[in-house]
Amino acid sequence: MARPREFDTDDVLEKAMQAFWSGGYAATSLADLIQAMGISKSSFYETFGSKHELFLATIEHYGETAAERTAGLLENSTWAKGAIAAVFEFVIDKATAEGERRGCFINNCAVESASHDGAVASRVIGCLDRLETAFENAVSRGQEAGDITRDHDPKTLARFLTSSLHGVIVTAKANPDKEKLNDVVRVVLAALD
Amino acid sequence: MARPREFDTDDVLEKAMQAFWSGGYAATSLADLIQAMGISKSSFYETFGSKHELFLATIEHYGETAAERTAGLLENSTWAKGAIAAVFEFVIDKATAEGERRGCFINNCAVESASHDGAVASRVIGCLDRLETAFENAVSRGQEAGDITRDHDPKTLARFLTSSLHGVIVTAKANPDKEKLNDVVRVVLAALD
DNA sequence: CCTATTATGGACCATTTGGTCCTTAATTAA
DNA sequence: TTAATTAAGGACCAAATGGTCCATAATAGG
Repeated sequence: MARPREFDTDDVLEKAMQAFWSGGYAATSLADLIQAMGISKSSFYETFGSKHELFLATIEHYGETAAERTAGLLENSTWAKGAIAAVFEFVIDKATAEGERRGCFINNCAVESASHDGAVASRVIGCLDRLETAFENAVSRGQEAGDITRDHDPKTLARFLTSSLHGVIVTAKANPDKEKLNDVVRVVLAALD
Repeated sequence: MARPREFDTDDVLEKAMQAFWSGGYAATSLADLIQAMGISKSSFYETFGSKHELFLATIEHYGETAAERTAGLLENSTWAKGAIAAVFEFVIDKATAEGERRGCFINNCAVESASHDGAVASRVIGCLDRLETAFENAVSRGQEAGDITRDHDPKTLARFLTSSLHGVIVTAKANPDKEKLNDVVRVVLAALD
């Protein structure tokens, strides 16, 4: 019935997210975005409306892909406590790897925008609640397996773990010192014993 | 010998820091800055050189004032463990108060700029190391008092506490839910027992 | 094949960006 | 009082900002 799009929406959304992830919202210009996405300005506005709407869409995209992947990892593991440890190890590995250290997209969004942009905040909260739920699920299974302390209930420990993950990510952004990060994670995981 | 300045450098530096604290580096324009600082553009460039140099100066200013104040609180306390708890309580109170929730200036700088701006990173690290040292000092005293576990050495626990503080701050930025934050801090402090 | 519909490229726009520069004002040592 | 020196106001600038618009290209249904 009409000319079809020459690009895949999810595909360019992923590229836009990568651009925001690297540069943050304010510092990523429209020129940066359309170059990263590989589409023209008119296609951009036609498809996404505005820079801000695109930003919101990338956060939702993150929730449907990366956040869901991590949550799945925690929920489908056979050894819950090992899966929790693996998530922290993964974060340390990425944070101390060569090249760009971009931290976590959601973490960046929370710090840069959540407090003065309600639309961002609600989407960020959505992603974080999903992660918290996955942690809670894993903690429950760990407690049943006798692996994880019953000194705190699963929700409390899940909140602690989500917060600790933020802590590790910010610590790594300031200073990607593996020794420091390992120290932190050692205490975090010991708190589960 | 010449016309004296009509403003106090530290005074306008403090105001500039507040502006960056509220808006972040990229999103705070020169117009925003000179308005907040109450000086003219020429005085601005004469005194601070550029937006970027001013930014670095505000981080150093933070280190000499706010960071030093918190460190002193930890180091001059009679009850080390209580002082540690008080720092976390203070952060939660500020994060859940009415009005602007700006988080921690150093935390914001770390997330927005540290990974792609070495000059920012080194100054941020300086502030964080100061805090870590203060925590380490407090932990040592707590261990001597029999208040704090000896399962981990003071440096390890200090790193854990510094990271946990980051975690609480980011968690609060995304969602200033006091219940959640209290859960997190309860586990953090329990890890010291 | 043609027409209705949608995608694309790129010209265009007002505003804002960080930054320079020159003139004028204020101050103090001589 | 004057000369030297520095502060401040604000005009000015090129470049970049987010965003609009229109002419053209491509496609599918009739």
